[in-house]
Amino acid sequence: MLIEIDFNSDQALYIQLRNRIIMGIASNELQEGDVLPSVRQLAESIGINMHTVNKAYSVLKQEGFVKVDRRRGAVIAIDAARLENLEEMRGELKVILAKASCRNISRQEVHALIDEIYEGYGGV
Amino acid sequence: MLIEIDFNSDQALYIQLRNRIIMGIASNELQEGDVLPSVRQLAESIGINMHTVNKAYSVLKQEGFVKVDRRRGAVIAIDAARLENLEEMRGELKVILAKASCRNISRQEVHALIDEIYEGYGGV
DNA sequence: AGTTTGTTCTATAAATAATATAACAGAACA
DNA sequence: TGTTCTGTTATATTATTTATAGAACAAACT
Repeated sequence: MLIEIDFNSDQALYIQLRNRIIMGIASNELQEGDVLPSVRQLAESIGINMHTVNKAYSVLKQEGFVKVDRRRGAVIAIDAARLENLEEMRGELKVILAKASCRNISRQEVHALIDEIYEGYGGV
Repeated sequence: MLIEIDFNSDQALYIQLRNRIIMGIASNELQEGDVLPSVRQLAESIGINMHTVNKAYSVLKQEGFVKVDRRRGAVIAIDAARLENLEEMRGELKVILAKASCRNISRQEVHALIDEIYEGYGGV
């Protein structure tokens, strides 16, 4: 999977990395059981520090997207049974939709955008 | 309008403040022309520093949610003509929906959540 | 035996966030 | 006119976060 990092972004590198991997899982570029590059490999190929990648992997582990196998490294393993999810998502959507509403972006437009994005994620 | 701040949140205080005000506008608690408390007043009532409130107001000004009148202070004035909006929203939604998709939250559930939230924002 | 894995520790530099104190010009008001 | 309030600006300090670096560890694979 191709991982691009924007060094001019105001987002932390490890957050960008985490986001890319989560989106990779959603879009099926990464599947259950797939092995992520080692922290050293990925750091090398992107051109950032090992510890930055390690932090991204740690966050992904804590959020339930990967498990770490001593022998194989970081493996995609999704813990779908996370109850906080809906509430967490509600909080994030509240802000985004508030901005949309202020800017006269209609509910229909948002629904269309949702469908378009979900299309790229399996489509369920 | 009631503004609550979570001091235990990992979100910066000025971001929380900004978010609350944007949500206040979306939910019509704040309307075009309404005057926000002065930076000193609001800081006092919340129990934070004046500069933190000032930063929130500055961000809101730059994002096109308030204008600052020398005499009256910060006034709600929405600049709806911001073209970056949809693209900005797409980027944010991509991550949120990726997480949702990974956790088997269906497109229908997301649509329902959108409707529920939009309900509180005028409903258009 | 040697390599690679994630992990941990210590350390440093830069950026960000929050606080504090002070001062300024413009406007409102008595 | 003098006082008060407005956002704004400047300087400074502290704490936290982010990213880097080098070193070392046990576990597992070749």
